[in-house]
Amino acid sequence: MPRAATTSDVFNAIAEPRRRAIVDALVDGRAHTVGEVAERLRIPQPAASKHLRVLRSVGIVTVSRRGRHRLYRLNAKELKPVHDWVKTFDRFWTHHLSRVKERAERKMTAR
Amino acid sequence: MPRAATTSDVFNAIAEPRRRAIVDALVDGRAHTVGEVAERLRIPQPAASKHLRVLRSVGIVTVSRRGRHRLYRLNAKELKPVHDWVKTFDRFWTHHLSRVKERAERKMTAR
DNA sequence: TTGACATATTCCCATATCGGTATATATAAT
DNA sequence: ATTATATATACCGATATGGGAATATGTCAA
Repeated sequence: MPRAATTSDVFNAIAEPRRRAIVDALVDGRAHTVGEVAERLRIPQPAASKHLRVLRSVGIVTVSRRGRHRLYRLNAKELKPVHDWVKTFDRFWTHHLSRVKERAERKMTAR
Repeated sequence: MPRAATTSDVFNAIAEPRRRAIVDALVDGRAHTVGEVAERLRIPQPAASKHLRVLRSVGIVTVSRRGRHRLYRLNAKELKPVHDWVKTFDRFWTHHLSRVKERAERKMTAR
């Protein structure tokens, strides 16, 4: 069986580079139309719609209507699980720990 | 065309839950055999081998041989790009939101 | 050498995924 | 009402994916 659906798993949803680009494009916190996103990423409108749909299905973006436009907004809180997971490894590239502390941490996580 | 290959993109490699579980299992920094990983995740040996191969191809794990065993070790540095990317959004949940923004967000997610 | 053990690889199958194109839906404008 | 605009959806084709089962490879032990 394939992996968990992109439409239900945040990690999977952001595995697609264009979707990360969309998230990046929405980081200003403002609402953006599908057309704006499509133009910004230089992808056809249906592609933008589809990617936005995936992001919406996992809650990373929210939609509202205004006239014939759909306004998409970033809902970055949904990325927290990703942050939480990857943060458990940041000590591997952060060198602020003394050697003693390092060993202690290793011991702790070794359980 | 499908998304970028799991074997070349870190985001994609960790989009698979079992592979994240493997990474979690290796966080103690010690070397683990394929058999240990397979047993820990309760998956067949070939599955463990295959997932480890993917993780290896993107550099998240490294291998060494000892006797008839292969020792896999976490190389967590390769997760830094993920951390760096998602960190650009952490202000959305670590910063205290103003009351106005909070209301706005509640409204949006209430839809 | 033979046999046991550890791991990797191959083959097959079912399915999800993405891009493209065409079309449907909805709303605004004339 | 008709037309233009904005977005979503449906369909299709090519391909990657992950699981299972069988097998290959490699290494140690007797």
